[in-house]
Amino acid sequence: MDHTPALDNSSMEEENAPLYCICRKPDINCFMIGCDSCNEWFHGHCINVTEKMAKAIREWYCKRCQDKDPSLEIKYRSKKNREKDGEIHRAEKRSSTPDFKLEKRRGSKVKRSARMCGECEPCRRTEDCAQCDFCKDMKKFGGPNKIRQKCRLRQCVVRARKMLRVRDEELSLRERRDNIMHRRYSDEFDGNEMELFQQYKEQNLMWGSEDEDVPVFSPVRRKKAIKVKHVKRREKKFDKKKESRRHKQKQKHKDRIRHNSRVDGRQVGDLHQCLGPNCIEAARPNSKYCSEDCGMKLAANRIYEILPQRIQQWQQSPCVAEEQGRKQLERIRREQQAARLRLAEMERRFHELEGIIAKAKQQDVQQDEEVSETEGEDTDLQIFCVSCSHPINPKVALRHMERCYAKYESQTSFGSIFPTRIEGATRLFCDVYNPQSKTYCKRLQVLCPEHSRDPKVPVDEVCGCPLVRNVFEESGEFCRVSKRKCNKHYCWEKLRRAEVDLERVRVWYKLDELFEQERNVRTAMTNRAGLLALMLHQTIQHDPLTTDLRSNKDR
DNA sequence: CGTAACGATGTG
DNA sequence: CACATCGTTACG
Repeated sequence: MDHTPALDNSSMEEENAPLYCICRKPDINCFMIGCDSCNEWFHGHCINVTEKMAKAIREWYCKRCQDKDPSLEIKYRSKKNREKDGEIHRAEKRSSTPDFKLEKRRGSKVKRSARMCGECEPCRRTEDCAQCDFCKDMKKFGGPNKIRQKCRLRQCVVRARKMLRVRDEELSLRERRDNIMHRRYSDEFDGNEMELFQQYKEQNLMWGSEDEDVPVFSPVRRKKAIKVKHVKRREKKFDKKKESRRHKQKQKHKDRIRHNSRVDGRQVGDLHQCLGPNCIEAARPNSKYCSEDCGMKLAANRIYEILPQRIQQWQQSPCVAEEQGRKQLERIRREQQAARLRLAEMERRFHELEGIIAKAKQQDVQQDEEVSETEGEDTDLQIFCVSCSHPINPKVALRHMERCYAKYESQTSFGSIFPTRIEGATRLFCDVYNPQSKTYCKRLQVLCPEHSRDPKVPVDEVCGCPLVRNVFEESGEFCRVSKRKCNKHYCWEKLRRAEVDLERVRVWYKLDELFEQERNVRTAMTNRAGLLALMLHQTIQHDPLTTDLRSNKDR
């Protein structure tokens, strides 16, 4: 472990790296060109071919092959194509490893790219699973197309980003196996990881790797992995930020290893002294202490040491939050008071309304002239029902719309899994239990068409709606048309009750909200400056001479 | 650090 | 041109 990883790496390369070119030297991350006959690779500078020149070359043959077979001719791209083919170049450059060219010549059907090795099962797969999150995102599976990623089952096990690969437990097992076989091409193994791996191999110690699979590398494989990366990155601008980040990671890895090695080297990893006060025993395995007792003793000491000082610090300045809390509580109490008053008022109106309704029922039906009065008006006005949109006679519009609405409304459910529990409140929510959805109906009881039907009106019942002058002033008189015939005040009791009940519900909500607020404020106040809080935080009086401006302003 | 989102780019 | 999917970025 004493020699540096860099040295390690290069020395190893010299011994095992594959040799190329006429010079029989390894790839030194310079531009290289491959012979389209023998597939051997050549350093550009050894054969005087620059990268720029190579761009114009379509087929290239080395000297030896050309000598052997004089019919082999280096072929160039036409000038016209060269401009157009810019992208083709890039694609070729990216994948111009010896392997890729071989692959191409063999006519492999599966394409290879930066994110596809072309060999693994996912790469060969052509159908989307339609099950994974990525498939579900696709338009063809009715998704919103927001994620836009390939099917999880089609994510290359070697080159796809790890986060995109299949998550399923069973498949991940298979993935791990595949990974071991194919990891060789991964561009995620750059030089740094390489040297770490080398160290790992030599030391046979494992660091906390992000991936638990152990890649099987031969030096040759590694060489290829680097080359892929090199060629790919060449056209990119040098990214300082990334570079420095990678450097940091490298440093971190190194540190970790140094640490590990030290611990392992001395074989003291599991033999600590107990941290308990004055204790000279050895700590239990996976613990800092020899016993529970020692741990508690140390904790108690810590509290005795720190707490008094913290309390003193805390008391040095007035607590603004405490003051604000008190004000909030006052406000909440005021609002609660107001809400209770309002509730009482609503209950009063509730009873008042029932009284009015009862009184109205006692009225007699006035048979004759009312009918003729209403007939005269509204002749050619046409109205459409808001629910069914059918044209309806204005005279019966109210009645129709009320019934039509009830018809549709009764077809849907509106509930919660909790029954209503409001103490002392009568007739608020419907609360009929629906065993199918296991919910309690949360419509107002008076207007839930799903669970209650309007009662059948007896022939002799009077409408009884209180009549008004100028919309609001009650005249003290009641509509005395037969309830069955009155189109003007259809279901007036129901609507008036609903009006009152709705307001009552609102007040209850308000009270509930205020109660919640009060509880929150109180918890905050009781927890403030508790033992845990004092131990975890401290209040620093930065300048003790300056008075606290906030508390002054508040007072 | 993982995830969601989305512009960019490749492909048929 | 539509679609597939990749790379980057903001965000929590």
